[in-house]
Formats: sequence, structure tokens, C-alpha cells
Amino acid sequence: MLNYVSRNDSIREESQPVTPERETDRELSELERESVEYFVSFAQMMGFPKSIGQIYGLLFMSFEPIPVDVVIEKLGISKGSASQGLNLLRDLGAVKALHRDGDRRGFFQADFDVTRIVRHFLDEKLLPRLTNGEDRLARMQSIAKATGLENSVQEVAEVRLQALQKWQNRGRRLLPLIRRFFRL
Amino acid sequence: MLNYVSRNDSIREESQPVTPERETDRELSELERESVEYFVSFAQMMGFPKSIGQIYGLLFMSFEPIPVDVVIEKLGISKGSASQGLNLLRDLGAVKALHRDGDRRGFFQADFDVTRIVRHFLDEKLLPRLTNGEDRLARMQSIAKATGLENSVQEVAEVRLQALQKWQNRGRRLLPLIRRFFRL
DNA sequence: TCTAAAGTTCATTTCTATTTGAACATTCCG
DNA sequence: CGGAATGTTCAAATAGAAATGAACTTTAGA
Repeated sequence: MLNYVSRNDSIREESQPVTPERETDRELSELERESVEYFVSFAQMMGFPKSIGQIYGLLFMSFEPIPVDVVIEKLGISKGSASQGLNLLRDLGAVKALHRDGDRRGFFQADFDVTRIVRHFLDEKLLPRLTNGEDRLARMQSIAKATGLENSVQEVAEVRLQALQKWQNRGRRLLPLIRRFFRL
Repeated sequence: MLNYVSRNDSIREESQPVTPERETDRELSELERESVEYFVSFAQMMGFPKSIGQIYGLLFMSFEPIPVDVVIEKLGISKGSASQGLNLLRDLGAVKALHRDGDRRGFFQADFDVTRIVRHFLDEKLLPRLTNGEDRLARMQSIAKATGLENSVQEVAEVRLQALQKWQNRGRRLLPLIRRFFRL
């Protein structure tokens, strides 16, 4: 949390005790640690990698925007993970990129509304699976109807596919229900 | 599909043309292949390993109960996977174990009602995560209230945690909604 | 223009979940 | 019993996902 000033190591030559850059600023506070764990679990539920949850969890509990290098140090993750993770989060709209005058680094701030993340999950993860299931089911139904199967077998297959269809339909109808429920 | 007779290789000495054990019986029919893929996808959505989906998919489209060795041959999976997978499915109630007189092998049959699988998902996968989230959130709230934080920081933290609480609550209320929707 | 900081990319490594298969246990039947 | 068929277990192999980090590109400002 708090204040991440650009560290122009070159200028400050072991002089003033200017906000002496306490070691703890580079470590997670108890609150940050809990937030990180909370969102790691959440991210995994949504099918995102751990690092995404870590980054969002950190930003969520950060009092002000954080530059990438601080994200890296605090979470102990690599430059690559941080860069990719932040870009993904930005694309999801879960995180906003800002910049500050006199600082070349990009800063990031969490969007505290998880709406976009949930919507992305529904649209990009759940919906495709549902659709995929519908396609496959339709294909099975046409195979079952096609000639070439014993009558008894065909009948059994059709009964089962019908039962499956019922569930598939329920799943499909659940989606808008969830959307309405979460108002998104 | 069809007829899996105990193969007592010892007795049938290259004599009668008794249901000549066509090669195709050991391979997946088109319908079975689709069913397997369908349930592999479904299983993965529910957080189960692929093999669970394969096995269930095969049994779902099988006209009659199948013995373990046929599951192994048709799916090309190992004895271990088949054994463990079938036991898990049996524990979930997704599959029923039977035995046939004059055959030492155990036979398995799919329960065509996916209710149990979905219920297991809700109870064992979703609910624990929700509860875990609630615990962590409560912990964060008590940390935030505790002394030791700047007033401004504390206030910001509390506002954010409140927003999070709102989502956590929604998630919690969604669960019974889903249950009602699926009638389980 | 040149340099160093910042950021990106992606082949390689690391980590984790799943599967395998061989050893072991059990059961059925001669 | 004896032993073959069946089923279980779990250490080790494998595959797939994610993270790393070094090479590369871009940018700012001296």
C-alpha cells in the first residue's frame, strides 16, 4: 500500500532520510496477503492462472496505482508474468493503466467492479462450452437417426440423447438467469 | 455397443463361427466417439479429469453393461485409470456396478441422470470455494478494522471489502438458485 | 542521435495433475 | 489348496499449463 515514488537511485546519493524506503514496502502486508490469496482462489475458479489472481489481489488492496516493478517485487513473480498478466487484466477491463508525469513507468489500478471478469468468464469460458455441447449433441442425434443401426439400438440411443438434451437445455437457460442475477 | 460375452479363449478352440468377435467391437463407434468427447468436455467443466469423462461417455452410449476390460480396450486407457475412474464414478452415483452369473468380471452401467454429478460439483467444488472466500473476507475485514492502519487507508480498505462482500453474497445466493433451477 | 529504462515476446524450464504399469491383494473355481 | 482372473494401489512417468528469463523492441530524454 502507499506511495510508490520513482526510485532514481542515481540522484539520491545516500543523503537525506527521505521516506527511507522501508523494507516492508517491498513486502506484502497482512491485508495484501489475504487479498492475494482470495483472488488467487477466485481466479482459479474462473479458470485463470494463479498469477492473474495474485496481481489483481495486490492491486485490489492497493491504496494507489502501482508500477510494474513494484508488482514484480511484492509478488516475487517474473517480468514476463507481470507484463502478460497485467495486459490480460487490462484487456478484461479488470485493471486500468495510467501514467504519471515525470515517470516513464506505467501504473496500474484495479477496477473494483468484478463484473467484467465474471462476464468474460460467462462469454468466453461457459458459453463456448455450452455451444460446443449443443453441436456435439446435434451431431449425435443425426447419427442416431441415420440408417445403419439396429432398431432397438437406435431407439435406446434416441431416448438417452433426449434425456441429455433436457440437461443441455437447462444449462442453456441457466446462463441468462445468471446474467440477470448478477445484473450483467 | 452390443454384447460383451466373457471371452474364455481356452474353451473356444478355433471352432464355431460364434459371433466372430468383430474387431469393431473393440473400437469406438461414431456415436460412442461423440459421446466420449461430449462428456470429456463436460467432465472438464466440472473439474474432473479427462478419463472420467471418457469412461462415462462410453457407458452413457452403451446399450448394455460393460466389463472393465472392455472399457480399457475401447478407450485405450490403463487398468489403473479404469479402476480408479469407475470407482469414482460409482461413488458419485453416476455409474452402477453389477455382476452377471457365470462371469467373474464386474460390469458397469451409466446412471443416465446427471443430477448426482452436478450436485457433487456444487457441494464439493463450488460450495467449499464460496465458504473459503467468506472466511478470508471475514479475516480481511477484521484486519482492516484492527488498529495499526492509517485512518485513510483503513477507510479505503473497508469500502473495498464492502464491495467485495456484495459480490460474495451474490455468489452465495446464486447457489440455492441453481439448485432450485436444476431441481436438486 | 544515443543510451538506458521500460516493456514485450517466446523458447525453455518448472510445476502440477493425470496416467501408467507393475507389484500386490483378492476371489473364484477346478 | 493352487493358480488364473480380476481388481487395487501407488511410485514413477507423462503431458499439459504456467512461469521464467534472456533477447529483443520501444520509448524518453540527455
